Amino acid sequence: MSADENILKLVDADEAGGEDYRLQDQVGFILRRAHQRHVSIFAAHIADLTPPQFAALAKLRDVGETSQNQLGQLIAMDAATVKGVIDRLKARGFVELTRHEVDKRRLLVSLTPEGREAVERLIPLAQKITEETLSPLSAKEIPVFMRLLAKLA
Amino acid sequence: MSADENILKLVDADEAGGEDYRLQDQVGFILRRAHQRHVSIFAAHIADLTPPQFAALAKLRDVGETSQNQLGQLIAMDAATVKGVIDRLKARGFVELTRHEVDKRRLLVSLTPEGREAVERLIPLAQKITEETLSPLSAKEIPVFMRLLAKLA
DNA sequence: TTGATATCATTTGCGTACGAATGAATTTTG
DNA sequence: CAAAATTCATTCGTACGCAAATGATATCAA
Repeated sequence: MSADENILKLVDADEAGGEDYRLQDQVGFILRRAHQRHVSIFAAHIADLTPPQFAALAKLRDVGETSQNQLGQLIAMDAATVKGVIDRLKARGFVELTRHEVDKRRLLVSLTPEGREAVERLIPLAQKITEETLSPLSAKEIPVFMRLLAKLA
Repeated sequence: MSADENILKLVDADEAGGEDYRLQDQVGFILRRAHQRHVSIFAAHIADLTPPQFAALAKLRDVGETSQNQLGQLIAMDAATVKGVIDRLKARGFVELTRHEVDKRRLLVSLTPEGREAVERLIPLAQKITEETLSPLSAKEIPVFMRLLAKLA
């Protein structure tokens, strides 16, 4: 390397103690990559549904009919995002929407028989997805990681 | 609860051993929420730049001029995503683009003086963001978590 | 009861994120 | 060398994710 290149490299990043920030070591960056990896594993097992769509179906299976808003809180999605997800599930015939009789603001969401059949069928695959996502960790590490991750979320 | 409601609840989710899948306990779901929380903390500290945009600037500071493609690999973004991010940084005057002299397919990205100034100024805030994101964990838990998260990503 | 507030849903706009298709330029290989 | 394969960048289409604005309905309070 020439002296000039050396100078350039110094100017690049090593100015006055700035070199102690490494992007690859920041939680946010790694969290984003871990999430990307999970989504990719998910898609490999369940091609015709996204993780948020599956989350909506799985939660509806747990709680039964709820308002769109309420469902959003249960699966950590804001109102605008939930609407899109539910619209697409409705278009596929997995959920149906009805107005709340008393409170006419509320839009009730519930599983159709097809929707219920789909979740039940997909749950075993979802378990595989969880397993594969955690597979870089040993059996002992998994509960430790899950506990700390839950604290963070 | 009436007997009828009881029956409905059974039909809802507890049919034939299906009750052992809890969405809120799945890595993917918690990973998504942890990521959401981080993005929100980021936005509270750095309002005028997104995490991906900052990642691009921080990486350019590390490696100097690179091709758009190469940069994408370094910050874990596919070509289509990187293009959008770089376009917006260019519109803000933080990066500039030039064609590679020899290999005319490549588009070289580099920081402008304004871009460099911005990263240097933001790095201390980024460190605060990392700190705040990890704040639910104790000092002892942090390295454990980071090690396991890195294995997962 | 009515006027202020709050809640539910929708819409718009912006920014990731990625698969798939396309075209230009380069490299490989027969 | 020339054809085939690869690489880089761009574009299109779809799907989150969220802030902000809007409208309808419901609740609260004076």
